[in-house]
Amino acid sequence: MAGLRESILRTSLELFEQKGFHGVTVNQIVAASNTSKGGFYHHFQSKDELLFVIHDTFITYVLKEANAANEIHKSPIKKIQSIIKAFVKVFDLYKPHISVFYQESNYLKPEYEEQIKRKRDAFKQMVFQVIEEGQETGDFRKELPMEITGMAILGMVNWIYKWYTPEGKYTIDEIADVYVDIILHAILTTNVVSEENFQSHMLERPFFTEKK
Amino acid sequence: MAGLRESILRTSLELFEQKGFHGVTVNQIVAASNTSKGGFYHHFQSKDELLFVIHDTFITYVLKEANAANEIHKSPIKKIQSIIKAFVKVFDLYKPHISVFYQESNYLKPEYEEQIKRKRDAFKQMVFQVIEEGQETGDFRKELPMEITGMAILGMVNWIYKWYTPEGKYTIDEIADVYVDIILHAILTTNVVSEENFQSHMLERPFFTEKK
DNA sequence: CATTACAGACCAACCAGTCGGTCTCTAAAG
DNA sequence: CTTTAGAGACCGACTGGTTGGTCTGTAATG
Repeated sequence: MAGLRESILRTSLELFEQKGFHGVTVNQIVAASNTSKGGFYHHFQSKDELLFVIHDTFITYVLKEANAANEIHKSPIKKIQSIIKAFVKVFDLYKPHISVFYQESNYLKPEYEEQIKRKRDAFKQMVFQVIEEGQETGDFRKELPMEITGMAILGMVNWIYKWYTPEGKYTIDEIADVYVDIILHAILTTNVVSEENFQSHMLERPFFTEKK
Repeated sequence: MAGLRESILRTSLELFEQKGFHGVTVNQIVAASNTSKGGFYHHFQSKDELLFVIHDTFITYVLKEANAANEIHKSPIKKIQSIIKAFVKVFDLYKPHISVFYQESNYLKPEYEEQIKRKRDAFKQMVFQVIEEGQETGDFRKELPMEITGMAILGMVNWIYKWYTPEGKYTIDEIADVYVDIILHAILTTNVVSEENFQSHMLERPFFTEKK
């Protein structure tokens, strides 16, 4: 038998994703995890703490990945490319977490909310930062307001949780490629991501273009 | 005194936006609306019906606007432009509705959910349709998978409810302009939305570009 | 034998929804 | 003009079921 704590986390995650945090009772969680109230409250202080743990594992992971992507590269183009790819791929791993995260974040108790908010803001600031850098180096179009552009990108990616399923028509890598392409087309000053630009910007070729 | 029904709708909307559907009790709604349980249940069958009404007024409006935008124009470029603009502007009018809509749509009772889903799908299909048209006419890049592109656009716009506030740095019209610009840059085959293209595609000039 | 891990009966609070009743306004009857 | 009848709007005490959380007991562990 695996650790009970992990088992509770897994099953509750499934339940929350299907029915929402308020649509699932502690008794249901306990039944689905083959344990008892005692078992549950031995590992978690409250139902709210459970919600927090789910939020936290996801956001911590995203922030870590983004930081890594950000540090590896120095060109803003490679940076944003790499962050977006990492970000999109997270949805393959953590889709249930993210669904719960965005649908129930209102209901976090203040003490938990603050911690989550800090990490989320850190991530957002990082994206903003990269956009600003790109505008300064001249790689990104200066006429686009940085905040709006940043939120557009974040929204586009975040929304994936509403529709992505591993059984869908496209793999997560294909989706990531398309998103990178869309965003780069939108913000690069070099308007054509043409054959030459694959070299010049060291862009990876997305799956949906053919080498001629 | 305005109608009690409207008054309940307005106050409950505010409360739901702040605390979420499950964070607000009928008694709180009743107190904030200066009425009583009796008053409430005279106008609404249940708390769930209230949620449905909120969802429905918003989605009905969006669908109507988008249909109008879609019918006025015949060029796919103008169509998508017009739909996006209308869509973005909705957030100025209905932000509380939309917040509740996206955070609590899990909790709609099946009989209500179906109605909402139908309208939402109709809207989505319309966006997909326009993208397909644009690809057929050669205005939009054929290499972009239609579904992914469509969801990217919808996500980008929908996410606005998370951050937009009328008191913010940019007006809703400015945001709409930037979004249209970003999307057109991303999907138009004509890669440069340059001076000539303003004429050729009859694009309106967004607020952040200067005539030279 | 002591600490940790879990079981499950139990409880107090809460909350959507009900129900009998009041008040007001209109309109027909006398 | 007055009285009566009825309908719609609204009130608020009450309830029945539900839910998160507690507490005492017990088995395993080391």
